[in-house]
Amino acid sequence: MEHVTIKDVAKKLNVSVSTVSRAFNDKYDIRKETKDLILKTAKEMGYRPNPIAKKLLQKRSFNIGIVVPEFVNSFFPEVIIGAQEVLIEKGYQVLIMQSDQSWETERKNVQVLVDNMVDGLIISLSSESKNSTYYQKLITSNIPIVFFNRVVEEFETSKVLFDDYKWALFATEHLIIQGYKDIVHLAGTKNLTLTKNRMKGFEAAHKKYKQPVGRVIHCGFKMEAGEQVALKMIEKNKVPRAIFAASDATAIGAMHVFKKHGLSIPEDVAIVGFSESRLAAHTSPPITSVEQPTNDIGQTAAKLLLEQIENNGIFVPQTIILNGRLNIRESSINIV
Amino acid sequence: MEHVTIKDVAKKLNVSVSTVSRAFNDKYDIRKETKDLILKTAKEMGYRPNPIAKKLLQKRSFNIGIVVPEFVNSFFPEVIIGAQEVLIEKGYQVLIMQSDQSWETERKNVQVLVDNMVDGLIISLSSESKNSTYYQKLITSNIPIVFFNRVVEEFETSKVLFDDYKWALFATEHLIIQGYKDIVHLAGTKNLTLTKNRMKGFEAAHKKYKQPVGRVIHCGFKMEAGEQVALKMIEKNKVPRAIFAASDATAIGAMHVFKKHGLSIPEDVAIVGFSESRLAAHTSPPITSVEQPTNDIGQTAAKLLLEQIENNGIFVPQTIILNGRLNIRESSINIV
DNA sequence: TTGTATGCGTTATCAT
DNA sequence: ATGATAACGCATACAA
Repeated sequence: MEHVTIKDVAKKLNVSVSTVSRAFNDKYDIRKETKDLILKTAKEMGYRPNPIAKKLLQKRSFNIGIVVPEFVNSFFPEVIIGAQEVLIEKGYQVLIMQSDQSWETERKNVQVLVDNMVDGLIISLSSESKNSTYYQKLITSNIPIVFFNRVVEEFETSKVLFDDYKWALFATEHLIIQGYKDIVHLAGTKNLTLTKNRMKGFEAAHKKYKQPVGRVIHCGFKMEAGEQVALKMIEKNKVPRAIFAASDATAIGAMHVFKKHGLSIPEDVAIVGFSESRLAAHTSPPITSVEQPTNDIGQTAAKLLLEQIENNGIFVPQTIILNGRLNIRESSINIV
Repeated sequence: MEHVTIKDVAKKLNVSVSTVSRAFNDKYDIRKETKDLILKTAKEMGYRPNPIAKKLLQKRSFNIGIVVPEFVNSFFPEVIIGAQEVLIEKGYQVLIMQSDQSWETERKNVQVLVDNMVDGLIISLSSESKNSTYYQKLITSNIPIVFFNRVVEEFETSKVLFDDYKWALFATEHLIIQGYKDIVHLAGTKNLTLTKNRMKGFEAAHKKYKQPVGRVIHCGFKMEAGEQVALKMIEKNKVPRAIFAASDATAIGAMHVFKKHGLSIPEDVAIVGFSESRLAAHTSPPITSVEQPTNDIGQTAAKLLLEQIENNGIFVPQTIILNGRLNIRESSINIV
């Protein structure tokens, strides 16, 4: 029951292994009839070229590795699907690994993929600081990498980004225009650039309208965190008039707790979320939220990567910033 | 900038490649000093044994492949994380692929993993019928596979399952006991065994209490489907007193539409979901839902797989059925 | 304890 | 158009 190899096929047909190999690789001269015969009997015998051997020889696998910090929320899965769409189209297969938010795991994951000789990598970082010398080495060793979402500015690679500053500004502006004064920002994990940019946007909106800048509370991206923060606000009797959350999950969590304690959305607390987890539209009331083009992020990252792979070394690192959308829904509309 | 190989290290130290190899593989006799020296300089030179070459030789990769039909909902990601926990512990790395609900993609995915010489596979099927001869071949060729969640009974492999019948029965029973009469079941994708089992449980509960069996509507697992069904019910003025949905997503979708049209949950329509998407507890009102032990499913599948891998061929296929829980929340409690 | 030589399954170069 | 053979990087049986 062992694997059928090129030799078995060659022996069976009394030809050399090179002939069989040629039958499977169009680029060489081979008589049509022999080729057909070989292909036919190879199929009968259940022969499939062993990609491991091929990799060893050619250092090329037609596999692409994607590494993400987590995938319990739908953001990363959606990006991955986008990437997969263009990669599969071009004959590449996609190997996915998730780092469980840990930079040690992330590093191991990346190394496994490199060891497996993927032709390129698409990565969103678990931590922007911890692996950076490791990545620097990888980048100078010329393996194609495209970063997205969570990146390190300094890396000389292509990147796909979202304008967190702009959209945080828009989202906050929307709340201000609706007439809300006491706005609190539930910010994401502290050391991420995207968190800082969303905070800056939050701030800028206030300044634009000459308002005192609202409080910022760091609570990460999890639903439970949103719940805890809301609970604390209620206990301390410090419930703000409006909340701009850095993720839909925290927004939903907070909203849930507020409602449980008898507060109405948006009559008592207005809420705006971020990242559009496909859920925002389905809560009650539906939550206003910044939508990121997840699928497009994946597709763009994949295209940039393929460009680099195909131009084999000669390429200019590009940073593409994609556009989003503010979906305005009931949770933030000032009915008064 | 090319890869450092065993030869480079050997040359540098004026030893043979086999000595270097031995230094990296404990099982052979080698003088402690030479070993230490080799390991040290190898590290300095940035040498890492090439796993591709190793695979070619040993047909063993310490990689495990996991293939799931989708991962936008949190069910499969949570299972994967569970599996990963035990696999990484044992020194295995996990390669993930998602089939996008398509059996063609699934087949390609599995083949890529097999080609990459994974030591074993953990699979949840996209379709229970389409690839079955393919899998039969794979199974008889002795590659360790564990199926979970969506399986084919006949396959002679280990399986990890959930007792869908039992828990659908419990969930329906709960609604009946609460006094609800006109109960509709939003069933999942038609050709899946788990769908059939949940339907049977739904039926059995009615029979147990000598009630006429409620309607069954097939609508898959997506939130949008739940919304559409609910909308149709409202339009046709056929809104039931209670709904037992085969997924939390459809339950949430339906609930959202009902509420939008002025119906109260559970006063007008009671709702019970299935699969506990970590969301059920955070909607308003929170949704009663059958919780599957996702993490445990993953862990168990991984353990069964490792058992089989380590016992190299000699093993008895086991089917493990894990227990769930019915989380009763506001959406189904009869307040009257 | 260490070195030599072979093979894992391919592709590519050089003959024929 | 086809065959022989050398690599790819490594582990191991055998020799020294």
